[in-house]
Amino acid sequence: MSKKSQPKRKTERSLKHNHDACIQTALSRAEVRCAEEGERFTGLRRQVLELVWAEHKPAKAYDLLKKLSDLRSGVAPTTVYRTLDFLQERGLVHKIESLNAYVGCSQPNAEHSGHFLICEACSEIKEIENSKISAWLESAAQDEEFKIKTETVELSGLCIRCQPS
Amino acid sequence: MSKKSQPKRKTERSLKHNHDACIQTALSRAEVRCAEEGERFTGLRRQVLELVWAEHKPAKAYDLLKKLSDLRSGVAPTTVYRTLDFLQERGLVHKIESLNAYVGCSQPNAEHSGHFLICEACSEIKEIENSKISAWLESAAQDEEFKIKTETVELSGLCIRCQPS
DNA sequence: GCATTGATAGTTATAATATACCACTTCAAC
DNA sequence: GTTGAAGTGGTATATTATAACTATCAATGC
Repeated sequence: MSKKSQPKRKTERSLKHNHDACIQTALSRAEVRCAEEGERFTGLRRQVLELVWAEHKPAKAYDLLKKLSDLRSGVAPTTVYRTLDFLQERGLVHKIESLNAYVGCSQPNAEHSGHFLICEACSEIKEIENSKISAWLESAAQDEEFKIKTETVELSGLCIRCQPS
Repeated sequence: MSKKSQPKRKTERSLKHNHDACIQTALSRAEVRCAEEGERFTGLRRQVLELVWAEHKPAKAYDLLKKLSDLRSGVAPTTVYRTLDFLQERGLVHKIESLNAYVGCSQPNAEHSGHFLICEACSEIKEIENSKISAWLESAAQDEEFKIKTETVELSGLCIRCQPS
């Protein structure tokens, strides 16, 4: 599809960005991350990550299982959870605790916990990269002399597109 | 137990405060909250809340079920979940999403979401009453024009007593 | 009092989420 | 090619949560 043939005004699709590119970027980054850590980015791991990234919405383990079953044989819950655990440990996906679901991470990094905005209306999840948040939480924890290891920050509500005007 | 008979130096027990009083306060507040809202604080609801408050540690639904079964008959998962839902809606307990467990709330109030410090070593949970946290998170969400409805903030790590010296 | 009615609680069944455990396969280092 | 560790397959089961229906209770109006 040439650029010329595209209308100037933004369609809903173009507002939503080029998601194929989004997935490809995530897969490339995952490859790099795994290589860095001397881990193998196998076919199974690639397929699961690709399914998680299919949308910017939380993916449930058993839904991934169903989709994965269409791609290969011998898929059991274990397969999915084991692979999700692997991806989580490398910071390639995050678990959304309040939904028991998983989303891809675009800043793969084993260290960070991730902070999320979750739209209750359209289910879209946005990971916010606000370095101040961790600093704020650290300072609040410091008041109690508490040493944070992992942060679960999940803010549910309405994204800009789903707010009544 | 008279004050005179107590040793001056703090024992582990006294460091941990008078937990019976803690529970009684919670139950009284619950009574008031329910009265305010025209809800009945029934025997079942009192028993469940009391069990949740037994420790400052997360209570799992099925553990509550077992304990509740010792107190009354006809207890099924539904019984526990329905009652926890009731208590949650009135802000009397909070669910800890990252643990699938429940803790009592000492500031009963249907509106607030609660922010928690969770010790990975001793399991104790502390709800932090830091009004700045919500303000911070609101401001971070505002950057994305996101309207927060509920906040899940669960900080896992080590409490002061469990940190290596 | 007592009938009505909505809230509360009991009962049974099942859905959804997650882990344990063992066997077989693959891959890479030697 | 052997070997050992990592990865995957396969079966079973544990844990967490909800659905749907029935029975009971308790407040209200009559």
